[in-house]
Amino acid sequence: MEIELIEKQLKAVADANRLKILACLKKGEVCVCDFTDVLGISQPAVSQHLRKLKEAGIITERKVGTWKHYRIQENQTTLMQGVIASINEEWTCGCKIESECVGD
Amino acid sequence: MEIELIEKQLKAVADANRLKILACLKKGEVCVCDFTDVLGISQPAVSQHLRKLKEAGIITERKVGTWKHYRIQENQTTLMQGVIASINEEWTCGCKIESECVGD
DNA sequence: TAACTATATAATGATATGCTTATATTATGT
DNA sequence: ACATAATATAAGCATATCATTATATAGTTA
Repeated sequence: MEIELIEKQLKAVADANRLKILACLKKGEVCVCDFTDVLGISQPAVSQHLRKLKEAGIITERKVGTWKHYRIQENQTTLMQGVIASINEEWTCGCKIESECVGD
Repeated sequence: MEIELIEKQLKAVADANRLKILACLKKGEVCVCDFTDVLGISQPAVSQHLRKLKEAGIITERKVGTWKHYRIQENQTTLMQGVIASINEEWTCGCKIESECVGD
């Protein structure tokens, strides 16, 4: 595995808000608007975090009308599988889940 | 596991130079001076990287006369075990090993 | 003690990160 | 077409990160 990809993925997850986002996504699909309440940051800030996770290949998006539902990418790298396994679902602060995670 | 600790450990490893340091340390103990050649950065820069890894509980040091030998901490968190497993030993660029890794 | 070596710390500067507010884009409903 | 809603992008700012050079600390040796 390339050091550049590993570095990119690790940088993507090395942030408390993004770890909380992933904690939510472990439960299923979540739309952007649900994260703003949970994290206590603005909508653009959430959008930027999601982009960083998406560009690292950790999450994917799905369009549902005006909404976008994000979920954890299936076929994850071994590295990210390990990181995701270490994420505690209690960090979600009870974020609302839109639909069950397809990947699990 | 606490989100603060996970974040701290992930930040510590989310850097190409520190991943290369860990790649060296997978082989055994290495002293500070050996890293400066491999990484192509100054001695203080190496020292600061090692401190960050040490403060995250990922590596430990051992004094050998004027030298300090660093090695990967035994009894690692599951998270860091996974990260270290993903590190390719070829990233070391042939750094000199001072002694065999005790932990392995 | 003085000189030398290995490492750590301090100060500084350039770039990256993460937030904000403002604006653009895209889809829905009337 | 127009208003509304959800999300993305742009611009700006405060702070963090990672490098540098200069200096401090600690061990070794003459």
